[in-house]
Amino acid sequence: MKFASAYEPGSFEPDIYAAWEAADEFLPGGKVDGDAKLYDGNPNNDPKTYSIVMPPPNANGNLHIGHGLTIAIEDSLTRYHRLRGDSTWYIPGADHAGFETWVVYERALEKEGHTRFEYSRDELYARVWDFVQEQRGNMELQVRALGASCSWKDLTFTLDENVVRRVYSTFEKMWNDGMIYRGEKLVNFCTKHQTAFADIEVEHKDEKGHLWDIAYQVVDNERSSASEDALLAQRTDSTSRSATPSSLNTARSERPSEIVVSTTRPETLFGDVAVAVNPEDERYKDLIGSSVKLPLTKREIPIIADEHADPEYGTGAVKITPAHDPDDFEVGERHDLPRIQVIGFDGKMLPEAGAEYAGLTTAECRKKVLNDLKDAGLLRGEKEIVHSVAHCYKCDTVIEPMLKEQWFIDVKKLAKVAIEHLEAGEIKFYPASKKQVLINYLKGLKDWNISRQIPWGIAIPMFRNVDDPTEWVFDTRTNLTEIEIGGVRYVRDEDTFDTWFSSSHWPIVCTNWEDGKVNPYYPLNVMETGADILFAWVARMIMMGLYVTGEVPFKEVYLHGLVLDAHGAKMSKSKGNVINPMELVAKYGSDAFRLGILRGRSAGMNQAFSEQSVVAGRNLCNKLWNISRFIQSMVEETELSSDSPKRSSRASSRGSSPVLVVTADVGESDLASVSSADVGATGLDSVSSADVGATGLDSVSSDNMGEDWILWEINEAKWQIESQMKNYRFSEAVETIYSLVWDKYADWFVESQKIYRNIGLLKATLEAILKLAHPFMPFVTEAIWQNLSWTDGLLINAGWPTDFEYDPMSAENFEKLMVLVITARGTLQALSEAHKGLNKADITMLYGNDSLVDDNSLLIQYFTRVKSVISDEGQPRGLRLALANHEVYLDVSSEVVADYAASLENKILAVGRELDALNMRMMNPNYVDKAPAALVKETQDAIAEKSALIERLKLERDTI
RNA sequence: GGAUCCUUAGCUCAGUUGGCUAGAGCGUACGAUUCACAUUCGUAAGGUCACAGGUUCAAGCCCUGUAGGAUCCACCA
Repeated sequence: MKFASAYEPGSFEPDIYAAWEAADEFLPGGKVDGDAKLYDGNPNNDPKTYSIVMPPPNANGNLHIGHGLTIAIEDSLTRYHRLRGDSTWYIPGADHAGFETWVVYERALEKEGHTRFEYSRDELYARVWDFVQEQRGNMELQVRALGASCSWKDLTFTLDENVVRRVYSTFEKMWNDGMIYRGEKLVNFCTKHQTAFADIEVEHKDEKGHLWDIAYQVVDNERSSASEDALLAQRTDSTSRSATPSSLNTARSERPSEIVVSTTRPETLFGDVAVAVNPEDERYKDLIGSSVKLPLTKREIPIIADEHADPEYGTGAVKITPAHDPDDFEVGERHDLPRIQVIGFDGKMLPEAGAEYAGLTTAECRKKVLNDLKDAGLLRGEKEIVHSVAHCYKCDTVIEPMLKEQWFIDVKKLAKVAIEHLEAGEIKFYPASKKQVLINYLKGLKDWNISRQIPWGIAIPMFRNVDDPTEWVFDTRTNLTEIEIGGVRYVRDEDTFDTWFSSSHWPIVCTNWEDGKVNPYYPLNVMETGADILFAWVARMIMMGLYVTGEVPFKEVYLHGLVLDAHGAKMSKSKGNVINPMELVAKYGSDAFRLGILRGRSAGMNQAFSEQSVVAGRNLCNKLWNISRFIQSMVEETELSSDSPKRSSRASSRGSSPVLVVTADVGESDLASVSSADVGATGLDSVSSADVGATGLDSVSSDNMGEDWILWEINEAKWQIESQMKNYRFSEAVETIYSLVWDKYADWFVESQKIYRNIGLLKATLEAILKLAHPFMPFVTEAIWQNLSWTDGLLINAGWPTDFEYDPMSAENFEKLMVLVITARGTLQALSEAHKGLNKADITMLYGNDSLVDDNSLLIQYFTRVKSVISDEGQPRGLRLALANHEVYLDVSSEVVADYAASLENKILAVGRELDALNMRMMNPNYVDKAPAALVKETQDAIAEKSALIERLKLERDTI
């Protein structure tokens, strides 16, 4: 493989991914024979397992930026654990996305001039299935493009047979446990999509509306009680009416003749069955128990007392419409009132609203009702208000609360068990605060409506007795519309399951959990998903996992926040600020996208994202690419030019500086044994920085302390990344890589290797860095690995680096040298700014009796770009570099130094301020008493150091 | 209305049980550069850590309050 000179991710990413896949690297345990899911559970063969599932993207959709983040996070975790040697299983998925897909399909159907009502449910199901199959593959290609190292042969589709089987088995268990019931309840109904929604799927929006006051005429007492009795008599199914006030017959002549109710929905008045007032409300106390005539109708309805009526709101009297308002529904239940449906599922008024109104839309009806009320002189007021209105999250249609028979799960027990396990701390949350949020949610959880009137989904396995509509049987033969059991005919329920009901089984079905079988991959190590579906999904997976398996489905939960646009606004199609991850991948490469999206992101937070951060990521990839190319070229040069294996000298690219080439032959497969301290032990051929002195070779090689330093830095970075990954601090881990590769490896170590070269160490350190970076930037690191002449195999499974051994004293000395260099650079820059025309290439650096400088004069000269670094021969002159704390001078004229004096004075003042602050601290007896001794000592040392620095600076100033 | 979170450099964000002389990327300014990389190198400027109190030897971090913002939940007849 020829190392291309330019970093062009598009040219290698697809090939790299194909190579991983072809080598079966994504299977748990790497290259294993047979079915990974049938893991034998033999403890002797067990590596540590690590399992994670992908929240299934819509099978026929495209990935959005949130998927990009999810995959960047999950795949980084996956690759990290794979490198660590865990048997790692990242399980991909595809979602049938019941409602989402249905909306798309129905739109396509409409375009062809058809409607859903022309087909049976089974026909529709088959058609959508084909539709999805046609579209499918797109999503999977995009997941691949992002580098997800997931086990494709284990891809789970939410309509797969094993999913349906598992869902049916849970449903049956719940049915047998009495947790499933069929109930007529108010459901959130979208009249456009003709389906009900769970509460959580409804979007509430604040909107301007009106509050109308409508007068209901009180009928006289005799008639009132008579009609009340008549009304009650109609309801043969009622057995209890304890809540009816006992003051039913206490009539008073001075009672008001009307009661004015406040409503935002006058059109529902035909469904009114009562008027409620607060029992404490003095204004209406006497009216409780009497009746009013329902305007525009001939009906009479009672006035009841209920806490629901808020005396402060409107007129304090509220009409009760149980069939069209969730609160009223509950009031109706408390008082055992009938439910009269007046709006149809098509959003139009039913005959129950009266002949004049039937067939009108709710909006038309509202208009007419208001007009008619005005004509009748019953409209008493109109006020503009802002109230929140439920909308369909897909088509924005106003949600109608509708009476409908639906399947419900009684969630009390499920929620209780989940809360117990959560409170016992069995699941760790990132961010931690979400645990309590979830517990609070579960505490108030209402029964779960699992019926959806959409053909695209898992059929509810329930059949109704044709002759006895109250009898239902569970049966999995949902491919049949009608079945016969014991001579009795049953017809299938036409509804399908809420997608969350099946997806709550996700960890169970993805890992192929089976009762009684050892499954080292369940519970999952982590569930990573968006914080926005904590309730809808995470909560339900926990409840279902516990119900089905008795265990929590995952040990940790990492929730990511929303990816906002560059200005912190939510991305939306209407705002036109949507960022397409695939466009960024095409433009900058997959690695750049991953680095960019991980950067500046922490658990649970909604954070901005912009192309800029992807550019920064691309630049890092480019940097690593070029470092590697450079090292490869050095390796090639050395191997070509060194017939003598011991060492060879050659002219450097800069001309005059000698380059010492130290070669250490390193077996690439055995990094553990490679360190500067111990390669020397393998023989004279391999010379390392720490032991060359001992071998008696040319003493110049002992200057190579940059090597000890980089080994130390790599160890540090490795340790940091381990801790950051454990704590899900991806952003920081990326920063660590960034700083290691760029600020440390490239800017100091590789630069220093231009002067003193150690090929074995270059190889070993580059390998370690590629491994550390691989989880975050998999493509470029693998491509480099493939390009390097001395590596073999695939990086993806090359293992995590082990610690290097190094000489700490030597590493520390390199840091001193760095300080010296940085100080010299800063001073040189300041000098040339203060004194125009000064060129640092003309300046000589002089040093006194100082072995650090003496030993490293070539390096210092190279890093600072001064003319030369030579001994002052006992005659120091020029400007002393006080900050460097070494006997080092820049040989410049006194005029130049004078020009520089002002900035020197500023420095003295700044250090003086720091010193004052430290002294203040030490003068405080409480501090000396109470602060930890080590800290006090640190302060004392700092004072000593600053004082000395000030002295040096003053000396520097005074010599001017 | 309830809950949770946020407010740190021009922008986007770190800052892990209080020890800070507050960091990074991008941006800005100045300078460098024939060869691994201008997707480069070097240097620098830039902060009353939202505000007001409190606890502590010590507060960006803990406590109380205020203001602004975000998200979620409930609800508005």
